[in-house]
Amino acid sequence: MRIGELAAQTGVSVRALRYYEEQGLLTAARSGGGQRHYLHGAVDRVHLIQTLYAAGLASRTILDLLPCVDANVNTPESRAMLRAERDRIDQQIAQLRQVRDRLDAVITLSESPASGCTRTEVDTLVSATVHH
Amino acid sequence: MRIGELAAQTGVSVRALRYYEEQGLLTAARSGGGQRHYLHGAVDRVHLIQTLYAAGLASRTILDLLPCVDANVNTPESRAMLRAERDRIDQQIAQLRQVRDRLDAVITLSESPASGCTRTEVDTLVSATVHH
DNA sequence: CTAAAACCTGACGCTGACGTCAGAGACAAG
DNA sequence: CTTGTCTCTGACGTCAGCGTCAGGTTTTAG
Repeated sequence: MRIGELAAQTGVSVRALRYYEEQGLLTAARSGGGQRHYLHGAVDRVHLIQTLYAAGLASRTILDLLPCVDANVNTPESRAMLRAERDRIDQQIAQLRQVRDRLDAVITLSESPASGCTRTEVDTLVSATVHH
Repeated sequence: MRIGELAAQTGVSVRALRYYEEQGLLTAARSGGGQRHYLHGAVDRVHLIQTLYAAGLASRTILDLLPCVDANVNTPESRAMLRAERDRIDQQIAQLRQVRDRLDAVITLSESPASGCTRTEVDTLVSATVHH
């Protein structure tokens, strides 16, 4: 499978795939002329990388995590890193929930059938900002 | 309250505060000499902005949302935007949970007292990648 | 009144994850 | 063998959210 087809099957750009390789996240065999050839499993690999990127992880972090996920690396350091990353994500989730709940409150107010959206009610909401 | 004190009280840099103003997220009165002066409520305002930034919202999105949150804007369009943004955040939370659960699984495996971390078990995990 | 501290407006720098263009080689089809 | 499509390696462009430096003004402390 060459790079164009992998791009088509995963939905990411050719440029992105080359970038992943440059970052050490994805490897490819080369044909005589220097063209990249991927195994079928590369599709899942790319999806995994995309999922991690979507969760806000940086290339470097993904590079550190991948060996633990698929190469069976299991040292005290790797375990610590995994836990640290998980905790970071937990915090991020908490942050997002906070914002979502604020938005929900505003939505509920703005949809209240009485349209009873008084200044006071809104001010209360606004000053209810939770400080980290 | 001048910009330095606001920065100190909120923990964000002076540069960031000027940037928020440039983006239309924060307004300030000006003294004769052109210096910014903030009301006490600006502290909460900045915290709100920071919370929204931390949730991954872009300046433009925040600029669109703020009037709905504090200026009592309530049109069909504004409600739709609020719901859209909330749904986007819900999806982001789901994404993050997915990644966290994957990490948790790897952590659990690597910590299993039997250290029974065989190739087969790991491969199973890897191929369990969930596609968007 | 003066010196120090804080503030002002540009404007360029930085980082990450690619987009995009240039110029040249690789490869399947006819 | 040629044409068209795909791919290759640089290398520069982009965008957001600031950091940082320059050169000048305002405010405050003494």
